[in-house]
Amino acid sequence: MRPSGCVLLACAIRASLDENDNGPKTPDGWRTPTNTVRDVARLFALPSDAEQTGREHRGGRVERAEEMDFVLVRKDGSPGFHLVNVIDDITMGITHVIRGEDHLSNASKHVELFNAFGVKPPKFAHIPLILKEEGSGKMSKRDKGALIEEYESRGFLAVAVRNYISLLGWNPKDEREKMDIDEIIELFDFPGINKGNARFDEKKLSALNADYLRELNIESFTFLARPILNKAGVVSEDADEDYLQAVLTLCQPKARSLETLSELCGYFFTDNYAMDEKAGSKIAKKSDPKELLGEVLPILESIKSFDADSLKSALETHAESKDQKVFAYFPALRYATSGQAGGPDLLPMLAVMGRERVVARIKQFIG
RNA sequence: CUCCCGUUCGUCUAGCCCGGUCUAGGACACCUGGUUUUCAUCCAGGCAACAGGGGUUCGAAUCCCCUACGGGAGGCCA
Repeated sequence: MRPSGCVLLACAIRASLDENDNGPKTPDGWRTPTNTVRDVARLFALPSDAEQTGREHRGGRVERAEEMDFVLVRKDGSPGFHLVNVIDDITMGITHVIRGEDHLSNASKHVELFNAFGVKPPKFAHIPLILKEEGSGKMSKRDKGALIEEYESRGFLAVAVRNYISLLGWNPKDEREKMDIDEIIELFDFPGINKGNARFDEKKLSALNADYLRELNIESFTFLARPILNKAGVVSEDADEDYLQAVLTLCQPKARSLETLSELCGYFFTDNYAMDEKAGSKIAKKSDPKELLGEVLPILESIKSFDADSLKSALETHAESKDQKVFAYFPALRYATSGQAGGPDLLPMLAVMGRERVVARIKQFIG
């Protein structure tokens, strides 16, 4: 039996938690022993025992006895982290503590406290930390990637974020990477936890996110994309659902993120789209786009049904008559109507835009 | 300053506990080629790592030691 300040303090705190206790208390409600805080805070060092384990990992345990006294209650009477933490755990009946490796060397302190309170310490396990993407040190609140709100506002999918984060410091030991939360929960185990810290990498997160994004059914995709396009000023609040969905059906397979979606498909919604100069000059090198467009404009204006198949056969017929391949007209058509060199399949794209828009844009382009 | 933990491609990692099957595997990124009207899709290929040194051993990424580097905790933050 080794009397200690910790035990004394534990009694004092217990008393202070008891409403019927009328003993002397500090102004802020703490009952204090007559010793100075410093004396009370003194702790004894116990030899380590099995409970002082650091991590349940490959049978490796960290056994470490606390050797230095540490502060329980500050000079101003407020309780320190270690004390608060342990009391909280005891109050909530915590049995297992899984937390970051930054607490590895705190664990022995906490074990001592549990012992002092006469409570069986919980099992401790520690997981590696996530390091900042750039620079040194662990990731903390202010660092890039640390805020869930940031993922939300940038349109990252929750499944992707969860999936990515779960892979930092743990993996299922097979080649599997893409896992939903149920699969992760099923597969998670302590031996799968890595020893070393992991560095956050947004590129990998983005890749996962893009994967999930393309898997979404069009209704979900539209539901998620709408507010983002709204916010970007690309689409108005009352935008037509059918048109929006038709556009997104074409753009989803090309989408890399919701964040960049407005750049990808903005021209579907505004006539004020930017012209990619580089793409323009590249196209102009081969042939005169205005001339080509002049040829097909009447066809587009007069074609009976403005759908992809009809457009295809009409344009093909025309191309043959000019002894050209139909594809010769594609780059100019795309550039005039979207300002870009790439995008969804051209014909379906024109069909979705509709005759009015397409014809107007080509006229505008020809000047 | 003290104590603790870690170190495999640029990054996340498999392999390490139970040495040989590792000319070290996968993924992201990057590069090349193919497909495609285009493209941020898709397919194929490529680049690229066992921190350094010693030891044990027939044999070490794998076991032991040292060094270096990284990370964490403690000196009344949580």
